[in-house]
Amino acid sequence: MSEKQPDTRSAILSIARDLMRQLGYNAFSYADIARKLDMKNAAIHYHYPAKADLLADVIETYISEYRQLEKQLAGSNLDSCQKLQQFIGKYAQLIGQNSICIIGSVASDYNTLPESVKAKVAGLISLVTGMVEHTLQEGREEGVFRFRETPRVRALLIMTNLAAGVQLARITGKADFVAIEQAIVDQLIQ
Amino acid sequence: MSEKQPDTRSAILSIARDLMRQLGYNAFSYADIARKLDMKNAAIHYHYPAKADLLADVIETYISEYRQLEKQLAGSNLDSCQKLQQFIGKYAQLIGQNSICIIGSVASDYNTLPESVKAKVAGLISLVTGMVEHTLQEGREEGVFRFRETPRVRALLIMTNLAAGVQLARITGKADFVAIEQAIVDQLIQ
DNA sequence: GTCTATATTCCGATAGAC
DNA sequence: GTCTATCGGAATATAGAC
Repeated sequence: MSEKQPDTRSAILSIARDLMRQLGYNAFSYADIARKLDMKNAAIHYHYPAKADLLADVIETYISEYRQLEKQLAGSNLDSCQKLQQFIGKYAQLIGQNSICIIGSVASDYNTLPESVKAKVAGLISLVTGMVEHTLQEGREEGVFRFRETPRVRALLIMTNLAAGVQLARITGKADFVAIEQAIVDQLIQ
Repeated sequence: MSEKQPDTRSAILSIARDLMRQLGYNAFSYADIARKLDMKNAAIHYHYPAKADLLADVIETYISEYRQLEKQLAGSNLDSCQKLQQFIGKYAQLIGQNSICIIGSVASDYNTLPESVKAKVAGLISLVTGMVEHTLQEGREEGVFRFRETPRVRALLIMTNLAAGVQLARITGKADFVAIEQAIVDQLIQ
């Protein structure tokens, strides 16, 4: 909670989060992090002994943040459509950062992730899917959303639109992602 | 064209295609390929001097195959819905192979790909998107498909459902992908 | 408690043998 | 034309200095 600069461990974690979304688990190294913090790569190992430990903390942090977002949205007086748009907005932010979402990153690299973190990854995906599913169900009950699938399947459709949408956007451009965003909401409120 | 076994270069290419979809560009090595062919990793370099050359051939081969599929479907008497289902079926095959699709693989790793192949990747994505777009447009004109978006945007929605669908399926299970498949077609023929 | 010097393994790639 | 011996460097990780 220092005001001057975050402690080393949080600084490492923050950079690792960015690198996970920009490059993926296998493509970044401790040296990349060390360079940005002007320290030796071996020094990272004091804070995170193995790369698997660092990945575990990245995933756990995302889980915490999504739980927090869930609470925040539940305590707000936003309607379901606004809640969904908050969620979509988090994806839109990624476009300008040359990043994909954490879920798409770990899902693509899943076969190469340390066994010790695979369960956490599954937990993150389950959490986020549940959030979207719940918002869809709520919106349907409120009468603001209309859709024919189960809330869970519709949640999967939307999450895959967003996850692969940001992946493609790095190649084909931002306009494609904006069109996807728009279509997701339009389909629901038709 | 040998009947006994494919030549070394094609064998390398075939394994590289699988590894690209199972592990991604950064996570497989020449040693992985050499091991499966019982040769030294350095021998791969005779056939593909640099890893970028191997990736380029993988992408070009996919482009050729998709062009061929395009011709084959155009020359068939399948209706648009059957054509789309052929396309979706190619994704469904991946599920049992612990693989994601080539587009999702290269899109996720895009920032780390050799500059020399990025344009080819963009070409592949443009080709496949165009195929789906064309099938959707045709189906709408035939009256078998109904949708409100432009064919291009609808193609993006479907491609992102499929690409991220296979990514998630490795973690959450095949049932989720089957539900996505079903929903894609159901939405179009409603 | 924090970081540096160093070890070890593996990577992609080259030069040269056959 | 095809493959092997080998290199230079980068990766993760350990042991020990401060």
